[in-house]
This record gives sequence, structure tokens and C-alpha cells, in this order.
Amino acid sequence: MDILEKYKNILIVELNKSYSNEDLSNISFEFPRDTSHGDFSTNAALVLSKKLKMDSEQIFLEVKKFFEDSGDFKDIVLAKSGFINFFVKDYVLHDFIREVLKNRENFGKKDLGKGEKINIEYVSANPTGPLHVGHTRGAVFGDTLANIFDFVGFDVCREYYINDSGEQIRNLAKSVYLRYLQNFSDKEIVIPDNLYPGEYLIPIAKKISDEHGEKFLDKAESDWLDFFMKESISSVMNIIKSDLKSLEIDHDVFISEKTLLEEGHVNKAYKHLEDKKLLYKGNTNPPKGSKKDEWSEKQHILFKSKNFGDDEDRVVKKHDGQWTYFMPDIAYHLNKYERGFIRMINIFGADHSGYIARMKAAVKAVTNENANLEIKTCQLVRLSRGGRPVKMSKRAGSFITLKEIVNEVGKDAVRFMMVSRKNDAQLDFDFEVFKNENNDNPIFYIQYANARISSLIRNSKEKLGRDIEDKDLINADLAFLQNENEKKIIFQIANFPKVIEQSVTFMEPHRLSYYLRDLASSFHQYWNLKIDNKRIHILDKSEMDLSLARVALLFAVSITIQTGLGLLGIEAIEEL
RNA sequence: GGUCCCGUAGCUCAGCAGGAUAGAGCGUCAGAUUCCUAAUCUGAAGGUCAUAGGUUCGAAUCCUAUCGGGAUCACCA
Repeated sequence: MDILEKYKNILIVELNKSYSNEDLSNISFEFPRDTSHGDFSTNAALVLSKKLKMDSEQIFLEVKKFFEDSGDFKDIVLAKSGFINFFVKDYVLHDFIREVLKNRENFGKKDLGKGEKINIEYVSANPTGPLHVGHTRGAVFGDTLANIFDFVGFDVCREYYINDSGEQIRNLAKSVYLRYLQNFSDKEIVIPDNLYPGEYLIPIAKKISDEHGEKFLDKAESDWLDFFMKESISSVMNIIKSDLKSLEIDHDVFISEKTLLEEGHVNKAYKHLEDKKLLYKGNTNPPKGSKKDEWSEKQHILFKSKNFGDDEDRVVKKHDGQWTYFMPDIAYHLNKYERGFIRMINIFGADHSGYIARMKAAVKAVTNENANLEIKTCQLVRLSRGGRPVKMSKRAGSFITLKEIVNEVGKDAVRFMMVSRKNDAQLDFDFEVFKNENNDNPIFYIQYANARISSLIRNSKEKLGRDIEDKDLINADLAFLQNENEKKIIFQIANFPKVIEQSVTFMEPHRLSYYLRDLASSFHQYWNLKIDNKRIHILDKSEMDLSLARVALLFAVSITIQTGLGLLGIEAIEEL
């Protein structure tokens, strides 16, 4: 089902017989941009003639021989530039489209993963408040990536790490406690700077008041803190899960830092490092720009992350015996390894990019370099509305939440928006664009294409005087398709498996977004096509065979759009 | 200052593991509606791919340096 791959394999296998000593990895086999360069082209003659100091004509003749027997080609020529250009017979393309129609939602699938377990950790936002726009990009990026990995045969585990331990959680609990006190007092309560001011804590406090009354009033902190931490975390995690649900993001596993601590995983990982002699007592330099007197000269326990490619050794245990945030993270990744994950992917916000080197170092250390951690970062998102930037300040909880954007433009638009740029490029987005129902709005444009194709099937009775069924499409005689636009669309569909493969190997789902937009564009062009200055009618009673052939082709487009949108987590709409 | 990301059309961005004449949307200008969804389409104008070197048959793509923009620096997460 991947034409390109099929012929490339033949080429490489055959070349290997004669030139097994040569590195053939530079040899390409692709759809040339310019149709005058044939249907496929390869640089094989160019590359090998150079390497072997052979005449390129000679290599060309050899290559030509590989393909001649199949009878699939009209012509194979050596271009002046040195490329070998292949002109394929029509039936090859028609057979391909029939394969797409038969395979339906499985078109584009490849077994690249062969069932390999892969762990993708994304979001992992601290449970101190609802998700905001900053989390959204990583959430959608990670989820889309997971979809694509799953599609190509990996055994994907989608995971969320809950940082439910440490100072921030105590602060969360204290913030909720203040809101709780407010429920029993007329006096306005002031929330200190270091605590969380968000109003989402009010219902949490209300629930505690309702269920436990005045039980925690006038009590020492030690009497209520644990309870408030527990209640707050579980309530905030419910908010977060509901945020994720609004984007149809569903993690398989939530792992709690607190649990890792309680079950001894952190101690175990620490001992692990100790046994390998990767820990030592020492000091660190104060960070640039900080005041010297705020810096304690006490001795901490450091992990030799420099041995594994980091540029500093990192503190794992503070002088007072407390863990740093880093140590549980190490334990967590050891735990992933122990659960059988050799391959792990983490999605970080760009503000955590400084953390990449130490995390990779830790995974190497703790797994004896057996596991591979890959980290993808998502750059910032800047939202605007009608050309004006949306101000985002964390003060007073006035940041834009994930829910607000989903409510404003809808799940599909948000998902598309977040993967419509390369992950490591900054993202500027105007809300208004995604509310438009026109060409400005790419998600609309793609859905419109699919809706138009669906309308053909719906209208077939009226326009052709008969219903179109699956077997009509599969049996359609595609030789009736003789138009350049039709050929262009066939090649575009044929490129889908490659786009999928690249999205996986580069971990760049945005490629899929661009692909779908381009495919939709070719479709819309075709829809408006004029021959002899007259608009074509796809459904034309007087040209039944041609009509069926056209619908068959467009149905293959629809299949591709639906699969692509599905991977992006977006509905394919049949009627607007 | 160190590290990471970015720099391609007026704007927002693609550019496939180095390939043939650099692409799309928006915006601008000029057009298309006896039509199955015009919520669409066609055409035109628009480029020193930040700059300078290097690698090679061949560079927007790889390497080095410089300039510009952003993020980050912990005994916070």
C-alpha cells in the first residue's frame, strides 16, 4: 500500500546484490516535485557513479533492468541532471487506489513498532490548579504523537506524573484552608503572595465545609494539613482530568510522586546510584544573579550527571536530608524501566528545557544505558484575539485556562491549532481565525472537503439515478480518469504513508496537519475544475463510468482525510 | 556570561534522511456562480532562504563563526 516503499525496496535489494560493500543509505526514491521528471525518481546513478567512479549511464542501464521485467513502467530514463526518472503505467496507480478503498481506515498503517512498548509522558502538570493555555500545546502534541505511534504498531502507554509532594502541595493545602476559614467568617481573608489565589479552590473548600463542618477550625496546622493536602490534590486532579477530557485526552496511567516515595522507590533508586558510586558529598555554585548571602554553603549529596553528558552535577539530597525534586524523578524513570519500557518519550514545555540534560543523564545512569529517553519540547503559545494579544498573567489567577479556549473555539479547533506548527517553533494564534467558517480556518477547510465528498454519495440517487455502494467504487474502471488533477490527487494520497512515517520518526505531528490541508486544497481545486471553460460535474448521468471512477477516487481522498483527522483527534464531519 | 530554540514573500509559517526552476495560507490587485455545498476556485504581483566562511557533483537543509529575537540558569517544581 506504499507504492514508494515498494519500488524503493526493489531498488535497494537489487543494488545490494552488486554493491553490498557500498553505503546505499543516501539513495533516494521519491515523487519528484516537477511532473516532467516522471512519477518517481532516484538519485542512484548520481550517487553510485560518483562513489564507484563509474559511468552513470552504466548504472542507469542496470537499474532499468531491475524494473523492466515487472512491466509496470512505460518508460525509465536517465535525465541530464543524473536522476533516473520513472514513468509508471496507469494501472499501477489504479490498483493502488483500489487498495485504499479496500483497506479503508487501515490505509497508511505500517508495522513500524512491531509491538514494541513505548512510554509517552505528557502534561504532568502540578496538581495546583486547572490546566491553562501553556499546558495545552504539550497535551495535544503528546496525545497526537501517541495516536500516531499507536497507528504504526507500537504498544503505547500514555502517562501522567503527578507531583503531589513537596512545598507547593503544602501551599495548595494552606490556600484551601484559608478558603475554608472564609466559609465561617465574615471578614475578608487576604491570600498571601506565596499561596494560590485562584477561585477554583472555593468549591473545594466548600465541599470540605459541607462534609466536615467546623471540625478543622482553631486547630493546629499539623491537625489539618495532611487532610487538606489529600482533599486538594484529589479535587484538583479531578479538575485536570476533566480539562483533559474536554480535549478527549485520556491517559492510561497516572503515577503519583507521593506513592513512589511511600513505596520506597525513591530510596531504592538512591541506593542504586550509591552502589554505582555515582553520588558524592559536595557543594554547588549559587545561580547567576542571586544574592550570595541567600546561598547556603552546606554540603549536599550530588549525582555525577556530568559523567553522562550534563554540564553540572546535580543535587539529589539536600543538606537537611530532604530530597530535591530531581531524585523522585530519577526514581520514576527507573520505575518506567522496571515496568519494561526501553523507549521513553517525555514532552516538556520549553521553560523546562534546562532539565533535559540531567534527566537523560539520570536515565542512562539508572538503566546502565539500556533505555533510551527522548525529550521533545514545546515552545510557547501566544494567543491573540482579533489581532490583539491576550494578556496572560498568573497574578490573581487571570491566566487563560484550557477550558476557556475549548469553550470558545471547540475541541477540534484547539487540537488542530496546537499541532499546526512545528513543536519547537513559537506559536502565535488568533482565536478569531478558528471561529471563522472559511478558508482562513484550516480545520474548517479540511472538514468542508470531507463534507463535500460525503454529499456526492448522498446525492448519487438524485444525480445518477442510482445509489453508489462500496462494490461500485471498488469495481469502478479508473482508466476513465485521464485528467492531470486526478493524477495529482492519486500521488498525493500515495504520499500519505510517508507522511505518517515521517511524523513518527521525527516525532513531528504537524506534518500531518500540513498534509491534510494540502490534500483538501487539491480536492477543492478538482471540485471547481473547468474543462473547456465549463465546470465539470462529478456526478454526470450521461457519463456513468466516469462518474463512478471520480467518486471512487474522491472516496479514497475522504478515507485519507478521515484517517488523518482521526490521528489528530478531530472529527471528520459529513455534513456542515 | 553558559545552554537550548528560532531567523525563508508585506504578515503567519511549511520545505520530505542534502537533489532538478523555493512553497502554502493570509493580505494586495484582477477574475469565475445556467454549479453535485461559491463556506469554494482561477490568475497576477511578491525571495540576496539573517550574514560570512566551509563540506561536495549539488546546501534553505550538514559544519563553524557572527548578528538579531525568545526561553532558561536553583539548595523551586
